[in-house]
Amino acid sequence: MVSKSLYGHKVNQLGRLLTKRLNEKLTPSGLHSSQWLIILLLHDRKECTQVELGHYLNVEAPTITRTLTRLEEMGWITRFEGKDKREKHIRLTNKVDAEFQKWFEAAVNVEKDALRHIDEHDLNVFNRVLDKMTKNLGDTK
Amino acid sequence: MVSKSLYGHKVNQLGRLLTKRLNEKLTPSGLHSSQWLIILLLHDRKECTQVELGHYLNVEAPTITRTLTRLEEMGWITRFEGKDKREKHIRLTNKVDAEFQKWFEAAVNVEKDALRHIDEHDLNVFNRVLDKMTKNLGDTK
DNA sequence: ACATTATACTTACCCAGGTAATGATTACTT
DNA sequence: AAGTAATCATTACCTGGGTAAGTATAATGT
Repeated sequence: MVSKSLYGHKVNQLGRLLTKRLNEKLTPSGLHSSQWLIILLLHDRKECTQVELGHYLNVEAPTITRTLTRLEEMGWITRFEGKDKREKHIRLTNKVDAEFQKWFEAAVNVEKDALRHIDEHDLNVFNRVLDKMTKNLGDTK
Repeated sequence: MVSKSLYGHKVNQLGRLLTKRLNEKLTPSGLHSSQWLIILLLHDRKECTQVELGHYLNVEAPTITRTLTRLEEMGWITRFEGKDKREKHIRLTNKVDAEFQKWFEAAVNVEKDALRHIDEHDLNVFNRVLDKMTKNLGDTK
């Protein structure tokens, strides 16, 4: 049978489903799940460089650049230079404040929905395995 | 802290890492992980319609169409009509036979690598939670 | 001081997945 | 039998993630 292991497939499928559900709730505001992740991070950190974002999200630099460009065009973030002229510092705009809570609840609800009828012990194991597999594959950054 | 839950992020991250590692091994043959999944399925089923592929992989029709077009251009599959002229039937070409084993081993090795130092019980729980979350999010197709 | 190396970001170009709309064929209804 | 609805595949267009190559600035070595 094909279904003998295929963790890659199953994990990716769940991942797509999670972002799909989140997108359904965010797109009315013109936002996408990846953009939301960046906003969430910036809301916590107040200010970030692009390298920090990429490091945290485990995403390559070009992807960060593109997504930030879109977020900037939409007016959710600003980019400005620091004393190291190579790097760019990112901040949220005030415009975000009015929407943040709504987005946050949407994100929490998707996760709640996904976790229905799963007891805490199993979830802990799930998390542990998730982290271990990620480390095994050399999440070295 | 941001890291309070964010399963969507973590699951997607692991998924990307898995396909990244698989791609590294497949691209020398000009193959990508999603294309490989289709080949693996066709190897088992001998023949499929596009609807069946999409159903099994949980991927929308347009994505299937595009990926199959590429696989056809590369000569790994053939498409032909059945008696229902709406649907197209897919089969692997003989050209695949010479490469299949190599690809299969590459895929198995990536999974083996990911599963290092994870005991069977935890893995079972992981699988159960994975399936449950997928169902919770309405994998209705 | 100058040349070399490293870092941060960007650009161009892949493939993957999603939605919305269209065309063709088949299945249903009455 | 004719008209309507459902199904299958496709096209066009969006975002996301990846690699490879290029540019500008900073850090290092000699």
